Amino acid sequence: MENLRVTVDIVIFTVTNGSIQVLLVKRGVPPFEGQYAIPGGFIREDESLENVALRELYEETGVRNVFLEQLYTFGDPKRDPRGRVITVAYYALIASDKYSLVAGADAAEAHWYAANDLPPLAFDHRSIFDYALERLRNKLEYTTVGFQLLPEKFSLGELQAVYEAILGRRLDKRNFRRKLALLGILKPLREWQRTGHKPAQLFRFAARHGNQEVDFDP
Amino acid sequence: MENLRVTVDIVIFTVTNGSIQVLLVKRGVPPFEGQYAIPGGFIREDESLENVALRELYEETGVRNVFLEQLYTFGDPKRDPRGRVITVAYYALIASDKYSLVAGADAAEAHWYAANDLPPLAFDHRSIFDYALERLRNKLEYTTVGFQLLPEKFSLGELQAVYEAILGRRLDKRNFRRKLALLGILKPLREWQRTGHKPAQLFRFAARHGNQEVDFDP
DNA sequence: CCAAAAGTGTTAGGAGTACACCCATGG
DNA sequence: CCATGGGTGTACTCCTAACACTTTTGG
Repeated sequence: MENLRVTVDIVIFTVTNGSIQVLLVKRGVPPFEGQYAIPGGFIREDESLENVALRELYEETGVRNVFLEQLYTFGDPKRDPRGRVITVAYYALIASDKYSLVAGADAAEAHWYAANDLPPLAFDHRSIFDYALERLRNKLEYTTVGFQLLPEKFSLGELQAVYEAILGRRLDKRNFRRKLALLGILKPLREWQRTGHKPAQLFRFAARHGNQEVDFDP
Repeated sequence: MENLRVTVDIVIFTVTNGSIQVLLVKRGVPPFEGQYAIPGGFIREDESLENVALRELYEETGVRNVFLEQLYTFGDPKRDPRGRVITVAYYALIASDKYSLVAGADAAEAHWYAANDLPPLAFDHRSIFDYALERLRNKLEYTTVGFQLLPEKFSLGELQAVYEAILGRRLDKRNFRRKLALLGILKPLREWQRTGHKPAQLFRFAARHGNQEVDFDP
């Protein structure tokens, strides 16, 4: 087929101060000029889809080695007014201490926006975002992706805050901690965090079998 | 990017005689001439991805209105020796009483093969199949997709056989039935199946809210 | 009468949920 | 001394899993 293009778009999540945030760029050209969009780019010859996502991610945030997973492919013929553009959507999780937004990378400024109060998005990016958040919520329940959003050393309170931010509801502290203890994936450190109150013990994530990174990659 | 093409491939499952089967076509042209492959086709202008899948499905099996779900997009630059071909993979479930293979549709014969004894597959189709089966197994546990593989009226024994065929292990009859009763999604009929042994009562699937068809479709 | 599948309850263990108080620190 | 988050145990419910015998039919 002629006139067919393929892009890779990425929903990039982080959690700061108990609030889940998404990286958006302001479009500088039509269509949807001036509106916000999920970062993305066209694929290059001989570049894998995941690589496009990693490249975009690096260009926007300067971050490598993050959790990245393919989400869904959006191919409605009318999703882009310029013509037939299929997008393979990914989502990524980056730890709050790792990113540093790269200014002017794509001639577009990238900024974080609270996921529960997003501005209107270009194209079908709202659908993509909604699906990404849904997927993240589901994955949180039966995998350990949540740890990808934390620094290497963290307190149980910080961990719980990440879960609560993503799920959008409060969790019971005792039940949360018991479940973690049962999973046996936390390594307690001989370090304590001084925060102005009772110091919190720090932990490190210690997965049994390396299933915390890319989930499926044929 | 030039020279980029997008195909839609479909893993089509059915269950017959307690055995899960996949539809394969024998390739008549290089590359991989003479080898087996998952059915698929190039997308047309102004045709949604799902529509391509539905069209292929209809051409191969003469079936419409089946369960169809997008699986994953495979985009490795070397997956097709002819050039850059990205494939959006779908999987479909069709009831054992519905299909009738259409002969010579694509100048290629389509036949069913037992999923646990597939011949070598062309391209990366083995990966696609593996992922489809994994997804189907997972979905079986927390959705009602299994009913898509049965005729409208079925016995509990037939239903259990479908589950066992997909999961690849035996299930406990009493636990299986209790769980179904608890779900409350089966409508018992005043009909019994005569099979040479004690007759089995027939049931009909009666979902509460129509979530048994397409799972996500933005 | 025999082979084959249908049908049917109970018990034990594990996971999830609800719930309240004392502790250690910085200011 | 007080405000703030850290840290801890118990009881109930529900789901899961293990497990065996009787019934009905066709041949």
